[in-house]
This record gives sequence, C-alpha cells and structure tokens, in this order.
Amino acid sequence: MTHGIDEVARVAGVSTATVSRALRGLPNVSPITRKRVEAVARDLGYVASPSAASLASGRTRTIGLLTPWVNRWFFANVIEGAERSLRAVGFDALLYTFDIAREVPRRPVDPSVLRHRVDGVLVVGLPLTDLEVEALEGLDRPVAFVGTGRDDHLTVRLDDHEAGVQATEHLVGLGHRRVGHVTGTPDEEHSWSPPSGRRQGWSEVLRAAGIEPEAGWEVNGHFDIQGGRTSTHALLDAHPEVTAVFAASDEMAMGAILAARDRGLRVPEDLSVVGIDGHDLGELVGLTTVSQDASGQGSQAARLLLDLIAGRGEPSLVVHPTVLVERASTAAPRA
Amino acid sequence: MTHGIDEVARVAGVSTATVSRALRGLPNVSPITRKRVEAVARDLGYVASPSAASLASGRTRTIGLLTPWVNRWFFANVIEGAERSLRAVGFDALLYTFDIAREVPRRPVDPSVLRHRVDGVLVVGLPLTDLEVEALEGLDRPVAFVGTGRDDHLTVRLDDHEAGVQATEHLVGLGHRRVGHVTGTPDEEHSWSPPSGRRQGWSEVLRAAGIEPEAGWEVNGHFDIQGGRTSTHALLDAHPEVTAVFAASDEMAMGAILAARDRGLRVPEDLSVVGIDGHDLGELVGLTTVSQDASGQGSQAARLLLDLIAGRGEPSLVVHPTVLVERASTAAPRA
DNA sequence: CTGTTAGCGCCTTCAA
DNA sequence: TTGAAGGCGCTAACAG
Repeated sequence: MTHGIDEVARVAGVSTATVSRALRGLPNVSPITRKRVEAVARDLGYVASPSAASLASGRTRTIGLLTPWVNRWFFANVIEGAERSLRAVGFDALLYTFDIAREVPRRPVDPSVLRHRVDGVLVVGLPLTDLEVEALEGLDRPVAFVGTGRDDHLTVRLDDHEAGVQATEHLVGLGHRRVGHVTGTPDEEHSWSPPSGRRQGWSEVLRAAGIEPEAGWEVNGHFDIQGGRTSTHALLDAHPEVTAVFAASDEMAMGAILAARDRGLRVPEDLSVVGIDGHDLGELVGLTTVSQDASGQGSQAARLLLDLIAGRGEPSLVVHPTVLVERASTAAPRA
Repeated sequence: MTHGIDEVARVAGVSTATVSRALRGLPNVSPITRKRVEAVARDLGYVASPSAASLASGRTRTIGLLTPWVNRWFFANVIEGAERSLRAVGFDALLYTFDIAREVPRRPVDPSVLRHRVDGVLVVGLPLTDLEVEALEGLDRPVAFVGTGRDDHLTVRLDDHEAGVQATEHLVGLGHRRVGHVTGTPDEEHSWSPPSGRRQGWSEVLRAAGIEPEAGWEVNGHFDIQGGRTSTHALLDAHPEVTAVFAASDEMAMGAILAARDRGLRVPEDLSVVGIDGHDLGELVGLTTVSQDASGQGSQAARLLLDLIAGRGEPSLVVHPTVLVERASTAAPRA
C-alpha cells in the first residue's frame, strides 16, 4: 500500500523525477512518457503526498483565510467566493477564525500558526493593527485584504466612505435631519477601517446639509443583529428625536428594525432604516440598503493573491462599486 | 533564517529529539529542560514545519470539512462550530466545497484530493451515495457526518422525521388540511436523507389526520430562498387550494413567504408557512419554525471526530433535539 | 531523561 | 528528455 511516487515510477518504467515532472505538467517530458505516467498514476490511484511535496518544494498550495466570523453574511460570502477561486486552481483554503471579543482593544491576532502552512494569507474584513500586519509579514508570504482598507497591500474592498455617503444622502434626500448611526466597532486609530469610513460619510453628509451630528447619535452595534437591536434601543432611549438610522451593515439594520418593533415604532413611518451589504434576506425584510458583491470580492481577491504568489502582478487596490437599493424601510419623516 | 528545530536544539544545548518532545508536551522530559527549550523556541520564534511533522509522523492535525455550501445558514453555523472545536485543540480546518449543481444525479464527490491531507473528514449536510462513502473510506481516515444520516458512521444530526412531524402537526393542529411541502432535493435512493425524513414526517401526519397528500403538493425548493420562492409559485399555480406550506428549511420558507407576497397573499391569513432551522432572521420575519442548534452540532461532531482519531470512543449517533418556535407566519386557515 | 540514527515521500539540482 | 542523488525538517525507534 505504498502507492508512492516510486511505485508509479517502477510500473511506468521511468524514474521518480520523471513521474514528478509528468504529473505536475512541467515541460521537458515527452508526450508519450507523460501519457504513460498519467495512466499508471490513475490506475494506481496515486495522489502525491502534500506534506512531502511541501517539504521538498517549500510550497503548500494552501491559502490561509483569516477571518473573525464565518457565519455572518459578508464573511460567509467572501469565503465562498475565495474558496471557489482557489479550488479552481487546485489550492486549498485553510480556515482561521480568530475570536473577536467585544472588548477594546481586542487580543492581538497571532499569525504564527500559519508559519510554513500557507503560500499566502487572505485577511477578511477585520482591520488589523500595524503590529499585526507586521507579524503577518513576518511569515514572508503575500498577504491580501478583503473588505478592509490596507491600501498599502493588495486590497479588494468597497469605498466605505462613499457607501456611507450614499446611505445618508438617501435619508437626507427624503427629508430626514436627525439621523442616527449604528456603527460596527470603529477603530479610532485607523481612519481607513470600514466602520470609520462609513461613519465619516454619514457625518459629512449631515454637515453638508447643515446638520451637526450629536455625539449620542452614534452607537456601536458590533456588526450583528443583537448588537444592532440593543444599540438602537440605547440610541432611541437617549435620542427619541431621531427619525432615521443608518446602520453600517444589513444585519445591524435588521437589529434596528427589531428594536423599532420592540418599541412599537413602525418602519418606515416612525423610523427609517438603511443598511449596507445587500443581504440575501433584504428583499424579504424590505430593507433599503447599499449593496455590494461580497462573493465577487472574495473570488477576485483570491485570484489576485494567487497572481502575487506566482510572481505575476503587483499589489493593487480594487474598489468594488456599491448600489443603493431602495425598499420599504425608508420613507420621508412624518410632518 | 533557518530557525529549524536544530537551531533551537543548538541554542538550548540539547538534541533535536528533546526539542521535539519538549515542545509537543510529551512526557519523559525534565521540567527544567522543557522550560529552557520552550524559552529558546519562543525567543527564536520557532514554529515547527507542519509539512515536515506530517511527513515524519503521518499525522496532519487537519480536518477536512466537506460541504456543498458555506454561505447558507445551516452550513455556515456548522462550520463555525466545528472550526471552534478544532482550533481549541490546535487542529486546522480545511474547507472543501463541492459544487452541487441542481441536476440529478449530481457529479460524484471525489475525495482523493484529501489523501494524505487530513486526519479525518467531516461531511456537512449532504447525503452521500454508497460509492462516495466508499471512496471516502478509501482515505483510511475517520469520517463523521453532520446533519445527514449515515447511521452506520459517527453522525450528529436531528431527527428529521420528527422535525417534519412537529412542523406538520402544528399546521394540522391549527386546522389546515391541504398542506403543501417544499422539500430540498429528496434522494429517492436514501430514505434516511434529511429531505426524505422531513417529507415522510409530513405525509404521515397528513395521513394520520385522514388526508391523502396529493403528488402535486410537493415541490423541490433546492434548499435556498429563490428555490423556495419559485417552487411555491409552481405549487400554488397548480394547487390554489393549499392553505399552508411546510418548507424543509427556513431559507426555503422565506422564499415561500416571498412567493405569497408576490401573489398578493397575506401570511398567515391566506397562507401559513413553517420552516426548519431556527435561522437568525426568523424572528424578524416572524417565521414559525422547528429550530435546531447547528453550531452545536458542528462543534460536537468535531469533538467526537477528534476522539475517534485519538482512538477514544466509538462511532456513535447523536440526535439533537428540535423545538417548535411559534411565530406570526402560521395561523388557522380562513373559514 | 536524553541522544543517535533512520527514514517519512517528494522535488530539484546536476549530469548524462 | 531523462536519471541519480541529496536533502527538505521533523518524528520515532532504539540505545544509553
């Protein structure tokens, strides 16, 4: 039951080196030899041992997916897209979730487990600190970011500022003036983080409309449904004058709708709600949103990362478009 | 920059074998030696090469997650739970999605890419054919199933038949008699597949109530929102007499609600809808459902699989409970 | 408790 | 175009 490369070599009547070359599609193998080797390998059910191949070659044909969550809309879809791109070229996707507690500052991400495990790393959705990025670079492997803006690295994301602008302009255009904001966990140190960008879009649009956003209009929804719900309650407790809420994700927006319902407020008559994402269930819920293509971002980032690994292309910044989708959760405020 | 085990050994003044033993927590290492080795390894930032360790030991400390989808509620949550259990003991999760086209029969899953890559395989949610299971066993590694009932293997799932019974009895109890069913892709060959079990529960409850389910009352929703929507339209086109729909997943149930809305039907006044899952957004949508703990199933299955790998425990069947959660999508039919 | 010594299975120069 | 041979970095016997 060895079924190692030498078994194939013996049966095919060639050397192990030739088997290796033939099966990996390298040039310098005669077509006849290659066919024969391939046939023998198939017959024997031979599959090269990845450990042995990695050890000898230094390449793992594996990409590490570094993500805080796998069961949230954006993350699940990015992972889906990335995995599809990787699988298409025979690369594996290794899942690394790092617990993000709700405390600030969180425990730093330690990428050392990835050492010698991956040919590249795809960071999904979480703004890393400079120290964490440095640690990642210590792995000496290409790194790509999706949905979070390290513009000095290969990055695929949307224009968070613009998304915040689109959402808020929609509300202001409907006549809202007291617009609350449910943010994710904004990172004060990184103005380029998605929550920060979205918040800036919000505050700038308000100011441009002659409205000075009050400090209490902004609450932290931790990027999930319950967080959106809880924080919207806090927002409305303190600021009942608010007539509209812009949430930095659809899941938090859905939490905001739940909060409104808890309080006997009608959406959109008493409270307008807009999110960001384009969640699959947005239509059912009637959620107005600024939509993005998460799975497309994931697959493109994976492809660009593979290019980088192969020595093709340079680290670049790809900004995906966002589109406002108007549904039933927003309307003009009541007179 | 070798930073290999021999570097650590040299600096610590011991042999590589001792370093290996010390860092892996094996016995037969004096506490003093272990401390010293650990300190040196930390200072040098040494992390063992997984390829080399796998090659030498035959173990990969990696589990393959075989799943058709990563961005559907059940699957995303099982993966989340499994990854958490694995990470806790230093195992990696390797993601393998296999495309499930909507054609029947689908292309067989080929597990040969997993050869030498994993210490065990966790199959999530898809009923495999006997041939596919055989191929999996050819890997000579423990296999576990989540959410699909290979009862001859380690399996963690719910009682699909009972779930179908709970959902249908709820509807019949409300007075419904013409109850449609949106199934996933039922596998005629495997009576134990989730869609089949849920369907059987449905038809048995109807028969017990003296109702013979018509062939056209059952449609295939392919386990997603759009499939649920499309198939519910087809169902209601052909059978407008139906007053309630039992969908085999919450996502399909949400599609059914969308279809009802498309047709100007009110839920639950004109059409009652019940699903299975306990989707996070069920509350927002007001969906009555038979809920299950997907992430708990994932983490438990991973733990049991690790036990099997470690030679502890036997393949067993764990059936998780389901609970009917009544919400606003079901009510008595109109007179 | 610790060191020595073979490999694990493949890739990759270097020669032919 | 192919073969021979060394080595990738670690683990696991076995000896001491």
